[in-house]
Amino acid sequence: MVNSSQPVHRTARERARAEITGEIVDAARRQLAIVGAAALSLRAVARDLGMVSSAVYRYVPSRDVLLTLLIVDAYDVLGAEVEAAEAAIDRADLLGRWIATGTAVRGWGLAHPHDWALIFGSPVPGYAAPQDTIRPATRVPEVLCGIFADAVTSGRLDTALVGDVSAAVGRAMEPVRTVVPRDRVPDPVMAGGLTAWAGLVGAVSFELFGHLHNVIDDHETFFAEELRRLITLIGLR
Amino acid sequence: MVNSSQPVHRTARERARAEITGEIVDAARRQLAIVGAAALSLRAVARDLGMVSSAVYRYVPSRDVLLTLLIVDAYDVLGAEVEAAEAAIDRADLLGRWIATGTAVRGWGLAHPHDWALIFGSPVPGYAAPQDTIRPATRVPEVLCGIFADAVTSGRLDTALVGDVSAAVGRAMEPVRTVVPRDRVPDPVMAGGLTAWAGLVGAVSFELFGHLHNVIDDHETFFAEELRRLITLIGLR
DNA sequence: TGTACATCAGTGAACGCGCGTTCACTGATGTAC
DNA sequence: TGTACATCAGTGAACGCGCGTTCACTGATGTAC
Repeated sequence: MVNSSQPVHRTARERARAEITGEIVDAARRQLAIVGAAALSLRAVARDLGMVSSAVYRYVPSRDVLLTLLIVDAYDVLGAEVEAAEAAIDRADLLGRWIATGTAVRGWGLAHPHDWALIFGSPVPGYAAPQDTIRPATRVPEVLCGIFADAVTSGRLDTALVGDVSAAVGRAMEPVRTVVPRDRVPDPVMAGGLTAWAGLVGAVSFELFGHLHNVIDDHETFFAEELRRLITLIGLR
Repeated sequence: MVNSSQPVHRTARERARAEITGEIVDAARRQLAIVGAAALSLRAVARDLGMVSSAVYRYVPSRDVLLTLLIVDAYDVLGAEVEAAEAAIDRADLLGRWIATGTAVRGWGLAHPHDWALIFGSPVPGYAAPQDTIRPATRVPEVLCGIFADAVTSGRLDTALVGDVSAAVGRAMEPVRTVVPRDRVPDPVMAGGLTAWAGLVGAVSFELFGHLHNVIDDHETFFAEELRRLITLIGLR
């Protein structure tokens, strides 16, 4: 459990309730790490806590809600780690901030492969992500946009490296503009940045899902180089 | 079923056997498209074919083997489509060949999202991919290496765009060198090509797994541009 | 501070379900002579 | 070509399992007066 932004609980009952809900989520994460999201079961979680399976329903109304809690939790842990890693770098060191971000993303993925699969892998069959999931999911992209925006104002982007973007592509990115306006991250940088972000996730997924077997052995070295290559997509070297 | 390279079957029994095995795989693919890999069940496949569940065991010794058949089949269909799309382009049109490849990859993914999830998404829990899976998995990368190799010999790669690659990264790619030697695809192109391939898969996964919700609406336009951007990673424009 | 009642946590049994896999069996199809 | 036997496909019942969820219940904890 990560949400330290919750209000302090007054009564003992409310405190106990929050604590046990937290224990349930923790146990569910342990389960997740063993069997994966598709096989995650309420009964196994209950067993893990020494509860009877029906007792869990006092805290979590259904398996789907438990999955949602796990997803939100995963996004929040990832987001917090990435934010911390990126914040530790000198603001002027744009490349360093990107590398710190990417490295933190991969580090979290390696440490929690099932959480990674949960949020970046195949959707869990029969599960539809509710609204609660959206905000935590934007934490890492938000960090990236901060870097991109600073890169733009720094004037250090090699625009010749990137080239311009057609009007149609500009229009295709309309939805994201309600969150990140054009004057913060202009079209060509946004386009390149999205591709870099997809490339970053793709690279880590390749590694975690076994697609680099018999291809790469020293993943860490290769990934570091990959990060440098990917960020040229926004014109940063 | 795709393997047209199988020998012609002599006896009627052998023919029937092959045919029914094919029907089982087809039914399994239909199931896959509905419920996803994790929930795929032998019993549902049998039901779909009007067989009794135990009869399936005459043809497929276990659920895991059925999954393997599906994976191999998916890789083969994808590989065949991509090979055909790429082969239709003028050999000298390197950018066109890359775009045809990428577009075919995405097209297949859109048409078969569960097959996509099966091979590029989260590993199926409790399932370990056997050897049979390896060769079909290399068909698309093999097409890409063909493009990369031709790009190198064409002399049209902008090496300044890519830069060199450290000795450590060269060493990290040692495993793949047993398949694609350095004089066919040199280190910097191989490194950039792998990142482009990861980026391509990442981009399609983003789209299919819902990570572009509220970000991009015209996926086709955006993806086309993304392909052009990604291939600059090997120095091609 | 003490009692009466309401709220809530946790129990244990049960429902109905679907799963993978095994097994003894029956007929039908092939093969050897 | 015709018979005797071996092989194989498909049946139906069963095993043991785990799942999500509901429900009536018991005690313990909180609240109002």
